[in-house]
Amino acid sequence: MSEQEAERSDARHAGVLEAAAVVFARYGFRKASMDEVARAAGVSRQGLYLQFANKQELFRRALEHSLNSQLTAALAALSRSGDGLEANLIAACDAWSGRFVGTLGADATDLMCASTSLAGATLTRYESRFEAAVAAAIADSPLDGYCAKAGLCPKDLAHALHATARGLKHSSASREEFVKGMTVAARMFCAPLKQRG
Amino acid sequence: MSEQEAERSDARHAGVLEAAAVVFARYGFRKASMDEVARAAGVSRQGLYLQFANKQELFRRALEHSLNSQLTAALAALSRSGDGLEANLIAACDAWSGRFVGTLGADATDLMCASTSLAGATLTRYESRFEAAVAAAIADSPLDGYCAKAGLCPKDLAHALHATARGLKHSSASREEFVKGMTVAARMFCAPLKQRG
DNA sequence: AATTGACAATATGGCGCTATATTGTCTAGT
DNA sequence: ACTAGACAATATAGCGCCATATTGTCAATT
Repeated sequence: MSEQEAERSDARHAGVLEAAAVVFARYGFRKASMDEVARAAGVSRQGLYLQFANKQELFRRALEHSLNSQLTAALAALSRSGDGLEANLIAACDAWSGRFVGTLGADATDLMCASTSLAGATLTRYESRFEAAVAAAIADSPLDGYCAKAGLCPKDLAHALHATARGLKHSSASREEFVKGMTVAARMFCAPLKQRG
Repeated sequence: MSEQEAERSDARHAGVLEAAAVVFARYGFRKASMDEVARAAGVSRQGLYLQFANKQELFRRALEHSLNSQLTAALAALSRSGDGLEANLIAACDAWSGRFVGTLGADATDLMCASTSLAGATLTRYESRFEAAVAAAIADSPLDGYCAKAGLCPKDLAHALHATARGLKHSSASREEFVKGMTVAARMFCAPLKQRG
């Protein structure tokens, strides 16, 4: 199936995939039952098997749908003109990493394990895409000039910012806390833009 | 036992505690046997019980010794004059978070669980001390002026930098990669210092 | 297209049991 | 002050077994 077909198919199953994502996020892969997902999605359990071959397939699709949604939102945030780079970076990191902050249960390790084992390549591919988009946004901004002067490339900045988002995701208890931390990092990263003005 | 007595006692048992730390880091708390620790430390298994009441006590002491050592090294790096704030921040984060990057085995979750369960208070106390020290170093530097102008306080910067170190610790495969990432973050955080000159 | 009820195949968790490994504590020795 | 050897108490890993839960598939139905 082509990527476009997959996107159309995802659009059809969007509601189910989003419901599945929250159930998987809360219970992990193993402890989340198809019955739970079906109830959360408002369909019958057999309805799931009409749309997805099996549980692993459903998980893969739900994960990819969520990643796609997060990446799309991050891209939109980055291409927003008028708010400035700093605000865009904060919004992008929030869209990418902040969605499930605080909602992860005790089975977070099971989730990570299942994700890397069932869709590890997809996961790293989306992460690369996110960092590349952030790098492109930085390269398109006046900050690019400072990068070169400091002996860095936009990709380095994107990687560091992504690491900050990762760290905050693990240490923050709430999404507000996460955004607050990202704001500090983004503001410092964008500091060179405000000093010459 | 007073804190000074504890430090003197730690100095006496330093070799054993350091050996224990690497064994625990590699095998986790449960899978690391007293026999393994004894062999690594070059003492008999019974020698351990002469110095420490039980396995939990040994683990707590090894953890606290490691934390104390990392914090001490970080403080030394921060108070180093002549290299500049940026280099000091990198060295401090490396001393604090970088020591065990790449050496963690598959039982890292067991380690974290045991650490928080057996010495959670100590752990967070040392983390707070690290962030406070970083914040103090920033407050003592010209960067403090920019903080105020940007509506931030040094503690915010320290927290964000710590988050970056956390994230890099999890995503970096080697210590070099970790230091490289920290270098980018520290350079951007210290950018305001270099623009006005 | 989706739901329902039913179904076999399979996965999972609990329980008792055994074998082994490890802990924690002796005593004796250097 | 530490080691060596031995020891009971305890923890852990494995196994088979059973009860249960869940998966994946079916025919019948709306």
